[in-house]
This record gives sequence, C-alpha cells and structure tokens, in this order.
Amino acid sequence: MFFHIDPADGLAIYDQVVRQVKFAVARGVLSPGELVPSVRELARELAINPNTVARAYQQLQTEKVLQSVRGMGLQVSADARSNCRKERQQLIASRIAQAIAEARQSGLTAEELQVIVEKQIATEYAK
Amino acid sequence: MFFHIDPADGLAIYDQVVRQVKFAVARGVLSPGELVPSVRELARELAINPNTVARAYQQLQTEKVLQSVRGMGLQVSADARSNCRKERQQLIASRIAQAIAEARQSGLTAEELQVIVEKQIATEYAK
Amino acid sequence: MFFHIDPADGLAIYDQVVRQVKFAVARGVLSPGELVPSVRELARELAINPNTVARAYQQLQTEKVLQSVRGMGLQVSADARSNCRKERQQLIASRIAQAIAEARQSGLTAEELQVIVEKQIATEYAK
Amino acid sequence: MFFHIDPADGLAIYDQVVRQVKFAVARGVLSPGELVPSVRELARELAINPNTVARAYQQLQTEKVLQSVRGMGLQVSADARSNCRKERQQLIASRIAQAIAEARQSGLTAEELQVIVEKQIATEYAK
DNA sequence: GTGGTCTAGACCACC
DNA sequence: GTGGTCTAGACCACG
Repeated sequence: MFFHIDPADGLAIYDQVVRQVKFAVARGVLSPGELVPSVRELARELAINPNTVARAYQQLQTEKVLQSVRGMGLQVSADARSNCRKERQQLIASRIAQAIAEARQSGLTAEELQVIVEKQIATEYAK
Repeated sequence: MFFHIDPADGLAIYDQVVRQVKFAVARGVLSPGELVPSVRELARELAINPNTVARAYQQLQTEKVLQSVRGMGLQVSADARSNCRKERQQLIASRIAQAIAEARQSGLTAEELQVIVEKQIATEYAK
Repeated sequence: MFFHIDPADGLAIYDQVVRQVKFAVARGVLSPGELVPSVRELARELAINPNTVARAYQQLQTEKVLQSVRGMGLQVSADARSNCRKERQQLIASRIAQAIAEARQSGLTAEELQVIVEKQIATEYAK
Repeated sequence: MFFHIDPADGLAIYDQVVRQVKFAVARGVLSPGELVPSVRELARELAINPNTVARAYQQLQTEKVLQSVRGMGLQVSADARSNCRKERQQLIASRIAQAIAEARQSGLTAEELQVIVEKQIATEYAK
C-alpha cells in the first residue's frame, strides 16, 4: 500500500491518512472514480483502529475528495485530482514555511539554513 | 521579548517555549548565569497560562538548561550554551527532515521541492 | 412508474418503497388483487439493489398489504386499500408533525411557520 | 437545558445536537462569545455518549458556529447568529418541503394537506 | 461485503 | 476542569 503512518510525526493519525490520500490522488496513484481501500481493510494494513480510518474518510468526504457509493465503498471524486494537486503544494509549502520560520527565529542565517536544507533533501532523495 | 508563540504551529505550546528558550541560549540572547523571566511574567507576555510556562521550565531544568537559584528564580546553566548550540542544529534539521520526507512521499521531485523551499526561505528572511 | 426514490430523503430506501407502495394502494394506482412489479423489475426501474426491494416487499407482506400468489408473484391484499388509506393519513401527519415540532423548537412562531408551509405547499403543487 | 433529543427522530443523534445548537444560537438562547455546555456536561444532561456530543461540536466548529478557547471550552463565534438565522429557515423549510413532497406523491390534494398541516400546527403550538 | 452511528473507556495537552 | 484523539466493539442499512 502507498500509505505510511508515523506515530511520532506529531500530526494526528487521522490527519496523516487524510494528507496521504490527498497526495495519492495528486500523484495519480488513486484516480477519480477508483474505490479507495475499505475502512476495515486500510485499518488492518496500517494497524490502526477502523474508527480512525473512518474519521479520515469522513473528513475527505466533507472536503469532496471522496464520495460514497452506497453499499460499495468510497470513490475518488471526479474533480479531486486538480484540487488535490493544488492543495498538495499548499500543504507542503506551509509545513516547510513553519520549519523555516522556526529556523530563522532560532538565529540561523539564511545561508546556514540553506546548507541544512540541501543536505536533508539530498539525504531524503537518496533513500 | 525574544519569543514568539504560534498557536497554529502544530507543536504543543509548552514545547514551543522549551525550544525557544534553547534557541535564545544558543543565540546568546540568554547568557549562562542570567535569570530567565519568571513564570508569571513570561506567561503574561506570551498570553498563555502560567502552568504551561511552568511545565516548559520544568522540562528545561530536567534537561539541565536551566537551574534554580534559591529565592531568585531560574538561571541559565553554565554549560547550556554549547549544548543548546548543538541541539539547535539537530532540532531544526529534524523538523525540516520531517517536512521533506512528507514532501517526497507526496510525489514531489527534488527539483520541485527545491523551488518551494527556496521561495519559502526568501519569503521568511525578507520579513 | 408511480414511485420516486429520493436518496437524499433521509428515510431508508426500503422504507421509501414501503411507504410508496402503501400510497399507491391508497390512491388506487394499485388495486386489490393486482400484481405488483417483480423484485427485479422494480429494482431496475428505481436503479436500486434487488435486495432492497425484496426487503420492502417482505415488510409489506408482514403488514398484510401484499400477499404471495404461488408462481405468480405478489398481489395487493383484498383489504389493503382501506387500511392503506387510514395509514396514509397517519404516516403523512406524523412526518409533518415531526417537522413542525422541530420548527417550533427552533424558535419560529406559528405565524412564521405558517408562511413557510404555505410557500412550500404552493411550490410543490405548482410543479 | 434547551435541547431535546428524540432517538426515534430518524436523524442521527449528533445531527440533532448540531441542529439544536444552531437553533439555540438563532433564537438568541446562546449568544456569540458565550461558552456552550462542555462535552461531558451536555452528554450527561442528554444521557448520550460524550463522543457523540464531541462529534456534533466538531462539526459545529468546521461550520464556524463554534470556536475553541484553549482549556476553557467552546464558544459561539462572533458571526454565528446571523448565519444560524439564515440556516434555520433553510433547515426547517427543506424538512417541511420533503414531507409535503411525500404528501403530494401519496395522492393527497393541496386542500387535504392544508387541513392536516393546520391541525398539526395548532396541536403543536397548543402544547 | 460496505459505510454510518453509537457506546465505553482510555490518554494527552492545556487552563 | 476543558477539548482532542485513539482504541475496541457493537448494531444498522444497503449491495
């Protein structure tokens, strides 16, 4: 499966699921019309409680990323892809902006920060 | 004051206080031997609950950044500066690493991410 | 067909089917002795699952509105019309009573409510 | 307390709570800035599970009717009153419209329906 | 099988 | 004390 939950992320688990579903739609791993894994199945795969998955899916429905097909499951909405693409940029950028704001506030110069960031990007994408 | 609390940061408020005290020590804004603001005073300035400040100070004592001076308050420990300098790098780097890991997981390429990061750094340091 | 299913009605689909069969009998659209559409046919027409229709028909048999004719299907019972007429009043009245009770509870005066109701009746019967 | 839960309403309990909070704000029973009953307190009063109240309150937060005051509770938003007033009309009208649509579909004439409605309004407001 | 709702009880951060 | 989150397990409606 394309999800990975990190209990130490700081973000709530249901929120991690929400973000990752959006990312999967943005990437095209999930396509409009496609059924997402069932609540029970995803819960089993991620080793979390079905209610937690249900909560994430519910939020994704109110945000119109998913829509329910009675008795069949939940389906990616037709216009979800473009919305998720836009939102992905914003979600990532704001999280990075927060980290950068703290870095600056900590007294690091832009140059020192630049070094750290480049090293981290290199490390991450080398995996 | 050298602190800035952001309720929307995602981090717990007491944790933000802990980090910012460490950063202030690393920057030299707070020097070894210097007394930090009292719980009540800092709570008033940051408009947060005194219990939250007390909790942050308690953790800082546990981590030997602060030590109590009977009847005077809390002062920055003698060896706090070098420790805080080291930790600053690590705190900042790990938060950035988390954001970058999510960015990669979301399907962004290193190049797309680089663009976002540079833009955010420029924005932040232009303030 | 004399039925109309509204997925957004709030009522369960099988319950909508039950009510509408009763109403059809009350109106005389379905007469005692007449055969109702088969489960499969009605399911196809309403674009719902045959199980849902079967469940509605089962309840209608339990309530003696329909009775099975071996090898033929389900027919409207002899005494169904008068019973359905009585029940129609009660079903409609109680649903309206519920809506009115909520309206009152919401703080609307009888006059304000009267205005809303008359407007809605006019709108509905103008269709 | 100004709430009343009816398990036989058909509506989900959490939805009944959501609607009634909105109605209370619309009526002025709850004023902007005022703290609503705590999750645990309201759960106790209504004899339902705290999670059910929490779910209702959460939805009210996403709809900007309530906002949280850290450690203090949940407060009615500044602009909630006018929004709730508008929504009350719409919530009531649509529920009534549904009942009326069914009444018409059942074969009742506008006149017969009018009689039923007036009787129900009289009954309800005589309580 | 599916999602939707509800209950029960737990731990956490914050005031 | 407050809300926020998570787990566990139940029942219902629908396919």
